[in-house]
Amino acid sequence: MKRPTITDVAEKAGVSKATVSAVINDRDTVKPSTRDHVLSIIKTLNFQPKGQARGLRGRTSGRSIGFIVRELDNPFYTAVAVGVKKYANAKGYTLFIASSERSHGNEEILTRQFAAQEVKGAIIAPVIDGNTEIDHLFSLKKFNYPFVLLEEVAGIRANVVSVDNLRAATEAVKYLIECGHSRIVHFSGPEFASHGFERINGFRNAFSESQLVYNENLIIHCGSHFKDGFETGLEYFNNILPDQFPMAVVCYNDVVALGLMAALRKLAVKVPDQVSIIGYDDIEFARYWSPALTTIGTPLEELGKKAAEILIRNIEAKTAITIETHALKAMLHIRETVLDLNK
Amino acid sequence: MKRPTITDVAEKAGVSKATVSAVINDRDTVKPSTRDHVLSIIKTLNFQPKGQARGLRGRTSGRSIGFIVRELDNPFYTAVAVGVKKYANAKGYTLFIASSERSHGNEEILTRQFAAQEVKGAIIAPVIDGNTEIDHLFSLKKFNYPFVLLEEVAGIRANVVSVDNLRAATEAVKYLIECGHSRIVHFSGPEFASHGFERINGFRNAFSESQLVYNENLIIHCGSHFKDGFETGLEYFNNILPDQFPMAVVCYNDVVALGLMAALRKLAVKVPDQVSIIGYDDIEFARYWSPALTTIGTPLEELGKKAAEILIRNIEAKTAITIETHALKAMLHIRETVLDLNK
DNA sequence: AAATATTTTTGAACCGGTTCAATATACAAA
DNA sequence: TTTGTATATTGAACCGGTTCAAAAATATTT
Repeated sequence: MKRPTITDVAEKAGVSKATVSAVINDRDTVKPSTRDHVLSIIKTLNFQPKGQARGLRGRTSGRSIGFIVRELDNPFYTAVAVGVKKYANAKGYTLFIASSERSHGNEEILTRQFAAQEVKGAIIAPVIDGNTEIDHLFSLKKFNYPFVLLEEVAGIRANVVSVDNLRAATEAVKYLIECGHSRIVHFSGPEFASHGFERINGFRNAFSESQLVYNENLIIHCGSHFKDGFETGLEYFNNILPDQFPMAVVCYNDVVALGLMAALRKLAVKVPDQVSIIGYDDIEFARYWSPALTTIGTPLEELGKKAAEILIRNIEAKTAITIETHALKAMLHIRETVLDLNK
Repeated sequence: MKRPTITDVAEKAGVSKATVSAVINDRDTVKPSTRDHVLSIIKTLNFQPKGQARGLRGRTSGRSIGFIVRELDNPFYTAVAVGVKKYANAKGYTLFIASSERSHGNEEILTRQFAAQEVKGAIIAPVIDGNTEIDHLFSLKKFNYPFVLLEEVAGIRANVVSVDNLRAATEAVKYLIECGHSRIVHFSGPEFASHGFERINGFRNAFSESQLVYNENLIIHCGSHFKDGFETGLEYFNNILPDQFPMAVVCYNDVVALGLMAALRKLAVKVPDQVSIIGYDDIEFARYWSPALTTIGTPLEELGKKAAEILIRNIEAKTAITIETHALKAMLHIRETVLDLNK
């Protein structure tokens, strides 16, 4: 038995479709007795008006935009989302968030669902791994569905708002060098994603611009969670040869940095006296931790705001408009986890 | 000038609607030359097929559910969302998250948007403050829109999945008493929301079941963020009279507890030697902090899973089914922030 | 009781797409 | 040239609601 329609209700109640519609929409032209009767039929039939058909005619359906994140429990995205939401709400749009959980398939389904509904446009943190799948993005372009990427995707020209990770990572390492550090390593994050990759490259960059010698062993493959920093840190510092003991660690993000610091505390290695540490993101915990974490602050809310701004400009444009690319600047927040050897 | 429709495209391209539709849907029955021509018209007209009409006929629109949280940047909700998502995905539903930002108005708009689209049902963390507004919830009930609340709302009978905060808070205090503590205070969270209120009540409860004397001054109004714990902690412990110095603090949640610990470290007050602390939620940081936080663990993922389970059961039910209420048990995780005076 | 005003209800067109049987066109074989 | 077949295109019905002018039912006035 299929889902009941307004016609079913009308027939069973012995009234016209128009009357049922009036009841549904709380029109006050309906006689109370008819109203109650129709309502009771609605209940027994378990009728549920189908939104799609409703929106077809009549009132402009509510304006909304979507945001596809890569994972739900990552504070990075929620911070960006806050920025998106603020801007969107100010412009009269509501925001729907969905997560691809790092799956191309999900990303495609979600973009399709957004596009198919009354969601007017989407901000996408694209899944990037070994095999690129960008058909769905092309398909969005084909039908002029407005979208903004939070990371460059090879092979597709689209609006992009991102952070200048390369420059930021380079500067972090330079700062360490200025402070007199020489044996510097990097606890790296996901290497396929461009932000992870850029940070590694920035790390390498700084070496080539200095007199330090780069070497693959200076990249320690870690991950992106607290646990990763903790466990990798424990293992790395437990097995490191005394003559290879690093003077400083640049971490993929703050959470990893905090995890690493927890591990070092357990190993009784003092920060910053024995090892200096730099994080990335400037999450709330970073400044309250003891010692307060020196970290590269990415303007997450700004990022979201900018993306929303471009998206909505595209949604409201009558004609096709030029594609925009923005790379926001990240800034080093100097706190207490880097030792200055010049002093 | 209004948004172009498929008819506009068809006319301008000199073909029928059916052909345009075929192009849109990548049907391989279209001659490449027509295809390209239509596509070019689509581009110049900036045509965007309207999903609502598409879903009306043909393929069943994708299954999805919604989750309305109270705030985006609260790890509590993202943890619950992870549980919701896992269950939903396993059942073939995608999840959309939206935030009411603690506004009744937004909550109403969002429920309406969910209901009006092809989102089959919603899990709602209801906004609860002084003035109750539940018209939209009634409206959902009226049209049999399936939904599950994450907190009891006075005046409405609906599916509810929540945590037994009262019992948990009571047990936390009892544990402190067993450990020999007597002067115990509570850093409280939002008092209108039932979970905040229940924790306060649980705190009070434990007193009445013991020989301790309850007193309004034992409740310190704090908040729910790290910053709140830090600042309230700083102020409170700075101004407290020596004879009123508490032996233990039960915090509204973990983040507040960590903030408080950061403040105490700054004041050189030792935890747990001078003050014992209990948190609430068991977030990831709790177990890695030093000292590791003793806290009441709420099964957040479980909570989400249970809510999703009930929701989907309701969505897939052919006829009206009974309303369910569940209160999940929270558990005390004993770590290092409570001093046992019996030892 | 008739005329008029008001409240309710309805029929039919409409929204913007999809679908598919039927038709038109192109292309190869007889 | 005619016939057969594969390929392209289309007309018209349809999806499940909304809308509104017009008709029907009630209520009020004269």
